[in-house]
Amino acid sequence: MAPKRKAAAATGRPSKRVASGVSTPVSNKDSDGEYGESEELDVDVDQSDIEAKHKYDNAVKKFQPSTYAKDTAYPSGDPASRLFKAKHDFFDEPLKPDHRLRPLWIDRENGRVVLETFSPSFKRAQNFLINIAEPVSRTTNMHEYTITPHSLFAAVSVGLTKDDIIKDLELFSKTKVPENIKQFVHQVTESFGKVRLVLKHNKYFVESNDAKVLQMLLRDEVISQCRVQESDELVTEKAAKKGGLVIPGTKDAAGVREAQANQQPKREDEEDDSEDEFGGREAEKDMEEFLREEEDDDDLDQVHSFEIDGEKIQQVQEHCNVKLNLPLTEEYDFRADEVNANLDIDLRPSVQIRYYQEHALSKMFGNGRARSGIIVLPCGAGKTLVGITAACTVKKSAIILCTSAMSVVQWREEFKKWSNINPEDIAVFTSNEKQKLNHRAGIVICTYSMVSSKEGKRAYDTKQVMDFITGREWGLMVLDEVHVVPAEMFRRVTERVKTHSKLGLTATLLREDDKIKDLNFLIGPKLYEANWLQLSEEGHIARVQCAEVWCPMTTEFYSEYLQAKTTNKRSLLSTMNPRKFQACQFLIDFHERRGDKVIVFSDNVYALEKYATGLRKPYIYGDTGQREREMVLQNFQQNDAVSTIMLSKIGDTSLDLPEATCLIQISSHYGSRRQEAQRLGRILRAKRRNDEGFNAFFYSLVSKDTNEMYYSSKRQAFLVDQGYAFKVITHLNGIDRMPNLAFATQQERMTLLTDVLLASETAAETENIKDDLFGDNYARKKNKGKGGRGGVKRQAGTLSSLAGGEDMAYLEYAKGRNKELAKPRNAFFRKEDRNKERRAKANREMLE
DNA sequence: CATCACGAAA
DNA sequence: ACTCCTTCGTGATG
Repeated sequence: MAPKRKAAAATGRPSKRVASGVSTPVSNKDSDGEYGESEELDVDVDQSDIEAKHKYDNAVKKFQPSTYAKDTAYPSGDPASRLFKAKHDFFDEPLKPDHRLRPLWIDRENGRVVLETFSPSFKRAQNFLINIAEPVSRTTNMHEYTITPHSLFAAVSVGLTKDDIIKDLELFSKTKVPENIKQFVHQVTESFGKVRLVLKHNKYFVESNDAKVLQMLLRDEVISQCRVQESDELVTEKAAKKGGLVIPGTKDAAGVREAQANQQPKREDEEDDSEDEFGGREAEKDMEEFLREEEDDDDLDQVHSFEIDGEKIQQVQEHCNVKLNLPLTEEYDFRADEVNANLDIDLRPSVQIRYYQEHALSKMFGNGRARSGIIVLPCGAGKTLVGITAACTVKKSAIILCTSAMSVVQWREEFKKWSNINPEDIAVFTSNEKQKLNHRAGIVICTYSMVSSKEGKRAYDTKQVMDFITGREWGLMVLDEVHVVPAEMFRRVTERVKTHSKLGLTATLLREDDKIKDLNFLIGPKLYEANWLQLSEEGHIARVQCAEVWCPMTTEFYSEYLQAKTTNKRSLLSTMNPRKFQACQFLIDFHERRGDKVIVFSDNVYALEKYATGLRKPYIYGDTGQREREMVLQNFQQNDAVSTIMLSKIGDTSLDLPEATCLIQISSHYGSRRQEAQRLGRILRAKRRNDEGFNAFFYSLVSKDTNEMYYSSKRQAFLVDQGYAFKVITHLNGIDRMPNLAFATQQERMTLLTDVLLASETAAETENIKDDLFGDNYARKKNKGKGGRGGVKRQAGTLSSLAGGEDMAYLEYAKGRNKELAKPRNAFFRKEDRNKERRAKANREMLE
């Protein structure tokens, strides 16, 4: 322990008393088992340690290349320390004389690139790197990227040439760009992005600037079979230019409107005096420059194409991708499309999109056509608006696919809010609502399952609408939350719906399996990815304090934990750990006093109910009826007396609660990084994010010395890579003095323990029953009879079947609790005002 | 037409 | 390395 303490001190961080009541002894989460019980349990050390990352960051500030590589002061758990342990021959390269101005280190071994964020040319380098490399990790002072074939493909498909790439690599690199990296770029870009799939006048063309490539393709057996033979020659024409296309909601668009109003040409330099309110001016300029360069290139070029059979597109795409390693870029020349009716839609004049949204859209519409691809933005950063703006740019029929019926409705509302579309031109298509379009063009919003579920057993009107969707041509397809839907589903969707362009939207291109790669050729390359940390610094998404709270197991629980055979039982025991319960109680109380709105997440329904009823908080889970859900949510949003709600997995997606400012996790699913990110996303859009000194809070409650520790660190990996620092809290100061602390006596804890054991055994038994003839239905009906209606049904087989009487009692209670909320109270806005100042102050103190 | 049970899928 | 929760669409019911 001693060396680590020293390491923390060496960073020069002053040790401060944390006045908030949350104090954090020195801790290091890598050292798992080494923890001396006595050291962190009761001792209240006035020292905070914000994870290995910060030590690393501080060290980097004063770094010298020579000492950098051999610095071993940092524990192996550092997000980036692995970079410096392996052999690093790029340090042997002579540095360029002005290397201090250049922010890039390039590793010739693996195409890995490290970017210094404190460099003067950081922003430009970052814009460049986002185009050509995959972000691996972006911490405060150091960003890490990898150059992969795929990232290069994405680069080429947004219009960069290999010379651009190598030129800029050389520009930003501290050393000479290694020869093998150059060759790698050459090789890969040689084949990538050269060939495009274009839908023009209702016909599919394979198009390229390089006639030789097309001739090569035509010699291929599979491709030539898919060709529509009219003549042996390629069609050659002048390449399209960007000229004149403006994306709605941008300054350009405003300029054009103005110009039209005044009948005067827009002055080129008029923007110079208008400061960008989002601080992204520089990034924007780079982009404009980049676009201009690209136009120049296009001027010189001609395009060649040959037509292919519309029926065989998938075949051609797959063949080009897998066999020829020559992925087709999909582009839609929507302005030249006279076959499909135009849709009267535009952004409302007052709407201005943010710079990064514009940035993302420039990638999509960079050459005046709509490129298919994926845009990655954090939750709350306005993905919906990006989708809507894309629809407003294309101005053709568009189909929006969502994961749930709820977000379908949300999308419709957003369309009405941001655009001037005639509400009649929006049709919603879900199981309970089947609208039809009256005009030739319109927007259809529906769920994935509606479009992708198997044919056959369909209701009559469902089939009607499906026929409508499959029977026509769409200009744009927006795929919301692309990461949650499996590749197979996309395949079916893209097979059925004929669309000219596809836009995938997501917050995280992350899955625990490897299916995400399929998206690249089913939808397109990643066009843009925003930097979370940058967005939160700029106030577009909330600033978040993340903390992991370590709760020791009580002796009774721990000995049962050690004896437990099934993982199920183990996880239940660690979730139901009384100390964790107390920590949860304390944190809720603490944040409610500060005026925060708190959401507590639990994956385990049994634990959810126990916590919720024990702490007297309303809660929602899968079986909760629709009306009750709305009631609870509405109260959370409007009723000042309800500051905390508890949610199961239901809250992970599709619930939009901008009121929430604090989030507590008591149990979570294994190592799902996506879930963690999504939950964090719940509070990123906090309404009050722009208040002075405002912070959102994200707590993970972890039972010490259990599996939760392992999973928790796995789950955090993503957020740490995005630049979030996790504070480790081992003792909540003041918790001992808290009145009415739950499970304070041995007696209570034992009762809880027997309850938990009973529940886990019952769950196991039900599993067995399930194998029997009675099956799941048996358990369901049994619970049904007892619980009755009101949506407070019991999960099959937990507790309820054995602990009858008690169960009934708290059922009644739970019903009553939620009923109480029915009449919302008013006059709560006043209180919020009073809280504001206090919160800002408390926030400052809370923060180191 | 609002609500519930069922089966499927992930 | 490990299991469940949830959600959706459909059809039945008063």
